[in-house]
Amino acid sequence: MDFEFGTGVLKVTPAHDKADFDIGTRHKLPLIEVINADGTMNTLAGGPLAGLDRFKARKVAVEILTEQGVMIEAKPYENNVGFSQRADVPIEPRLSEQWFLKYPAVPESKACVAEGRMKFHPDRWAKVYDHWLTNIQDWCISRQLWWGHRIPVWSKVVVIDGKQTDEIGKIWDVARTSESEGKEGGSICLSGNAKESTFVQNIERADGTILICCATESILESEKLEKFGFTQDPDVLDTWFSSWLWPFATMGWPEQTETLKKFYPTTDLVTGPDIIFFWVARMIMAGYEYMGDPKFGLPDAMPFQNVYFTGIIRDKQGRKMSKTLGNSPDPLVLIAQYGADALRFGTMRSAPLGQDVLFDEKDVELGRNFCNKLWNACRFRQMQGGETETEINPSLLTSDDKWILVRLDQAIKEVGDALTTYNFATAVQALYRFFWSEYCDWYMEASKAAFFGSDDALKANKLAVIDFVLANTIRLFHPFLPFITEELWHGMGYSRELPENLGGKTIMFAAWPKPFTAEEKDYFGLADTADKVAAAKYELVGLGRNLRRELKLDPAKKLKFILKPAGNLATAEVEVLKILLNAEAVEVVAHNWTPAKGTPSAANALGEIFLPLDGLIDIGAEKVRLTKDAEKIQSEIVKVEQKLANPNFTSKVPPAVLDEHKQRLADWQTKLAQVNASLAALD
RNA sequence: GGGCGCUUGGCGCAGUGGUAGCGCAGCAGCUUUACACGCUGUGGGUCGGGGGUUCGAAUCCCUCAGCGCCCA
Repeated sequence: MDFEFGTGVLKVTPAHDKADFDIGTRHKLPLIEVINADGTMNTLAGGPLAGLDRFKARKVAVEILTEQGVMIEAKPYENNVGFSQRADVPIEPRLSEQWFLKYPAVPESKACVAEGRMKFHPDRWAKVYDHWLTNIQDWCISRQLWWGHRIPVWSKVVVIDGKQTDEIGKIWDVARTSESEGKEGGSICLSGNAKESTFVQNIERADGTILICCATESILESEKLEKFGFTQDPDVLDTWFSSWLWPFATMGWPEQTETLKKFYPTTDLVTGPDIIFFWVARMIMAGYEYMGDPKFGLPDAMPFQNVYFTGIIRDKQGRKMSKTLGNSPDPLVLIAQYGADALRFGTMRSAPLGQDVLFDEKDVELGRNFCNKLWNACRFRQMQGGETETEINPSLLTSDDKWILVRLDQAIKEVGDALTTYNFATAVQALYRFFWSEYCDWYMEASKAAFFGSDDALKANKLAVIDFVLANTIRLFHPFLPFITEELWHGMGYSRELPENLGGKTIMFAAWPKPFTAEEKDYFGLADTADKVAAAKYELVGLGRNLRRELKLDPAKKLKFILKPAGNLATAEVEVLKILLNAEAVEVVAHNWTPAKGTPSAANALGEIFLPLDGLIDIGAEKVRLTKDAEKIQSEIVKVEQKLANPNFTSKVPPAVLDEHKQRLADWQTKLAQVNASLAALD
């Protein structure tokens, strides 16, 4: 109650407002209903208002107040009025009789999440869950709909004079006797069939009459009840009233079936946080209530161990998908257009943990493009022919092979970590990066050097590596791209040698990829720095491509590059550089070779690369480029130097961070020296 | 009224104390024999405002603002 609001006077209408009803209950106020079911006012509303429609009545009430001279002011303000979705009219709360269910097993249900036996992902929802269970109110299970499961309760109002000997008297007496023994009600068999029964409760009403309520699942029993003048409740059950039984009713409950034994409790429930109360909490309570029966022999009757809450898919404006709004895309149309894998992959990729997803068809398109990429990369492998999945010969592994094996190992780890923490989008993103930006962009392009060359042993070994990487990659992708990976699994021949139950029949049974063991790393020669040579090579390729571009040379023209390696470099490495640079040739020169004046160049740890152009180039533009590079590097150097010059920094920082900064400074200084050398060569 | 979440380049997001990243879109160019559903390169952000802690803050704390959701 805000005394500043309006006149500061509070009206209380317990029959027409939920908050007022609570006040009325606390203070034992009478419940006076003034609105009829059709929205007109009744006589209790007062003489002039009786019979008027509610909207008209409000206006008349203002007139009456004005006539009486007590009207001070009328001004508009914003108020939350509930609207009926079906009829689109304001809702007026009225009194009605409904069935409520007292929730079972609330303490157990709270405890299993609070104590961490059941985990929510993301776990902040555990707080929401706990808060709701703490303030839980009885569940209204009546729904005023004409379809659905009718509430199986028959009732009759009776006046008991103490001498009832008829059937109704017997029914009443069963309930009375049980209730006098402290039970909630009693059971009676009306049909004569011993397997059938009816549960009975007596409810005393304010006017002294008694409402006898009978609940039964039996048709025979209900027929008897109706014969005795009992009528079935007109309402149907809330739909969630059957849903909360889902974790066990789907598996043969109440019988202890083999399926139930094996799969209850399940590992994971996947659902949306918007139904955490409607469904999740109720399933947990039902689990404890119904599966807690000793006959099931469960140490903990909770229905699942983990609950993963997906983001809710919304439209681009952030609105929930709704039938009424019609803003939901038709998945079947999307699938026809882009493919089922594309829809799944694209959506998962853009669905971070705990965040809603703004649906954008662009994501699905990206999924389709990815499927296309995967398919074509496999096609490239097929076009190279050769035997499928032969043994890898570690002594023939090139720097590129080791690089991709290290990347694969990394991807397997990242995907595994992401999945165990329920970060599905992270898993997809890691796979996307690995396959597209690492495998396709670098490794596959580099492998062309071997395939277009004439070293058969190298070619065969390259195929073995590719098969190894692809067979792992396809399995990693399978949860996100089930259809295309199944097709490729068989089409690429990776299922051929496997037993039926280990991938021979379906990729679903294939072993999930594991990171390399120390022995495997050793076998392949994958020391911590095994990927350094290839990485430097790719960096040098980038520098070489830049030279070409900065000098505005025709991208289609094959150019001759000159390479002065920093150390020894195998011919195969040079061949890879040639392919990646789209070069006509890469000529390797000795350490003491010096370029003609004005030859553009770039360098890194692997060596120095030159683009001899016989005076065709724009030296001015090249100088501008290199000067810009140098300035950028210089500014980085200044940043690091300033940090290192700060005694507060050097004395307080952990040694690892200090070393990292020193290394960074050295790296930048090396780069600067290389750029300055290139610059000097132009003069 | 209570609770939860969000605010990072045009858009969607990642990044929880140590060099601001990704995808899309944009721009420039390319029919390079897996893929134009593609390839190469490139511009673009004082991380919502303010204050504090720290050698150091997108990240931790306080505060303000805006947006969204749930409960009442």
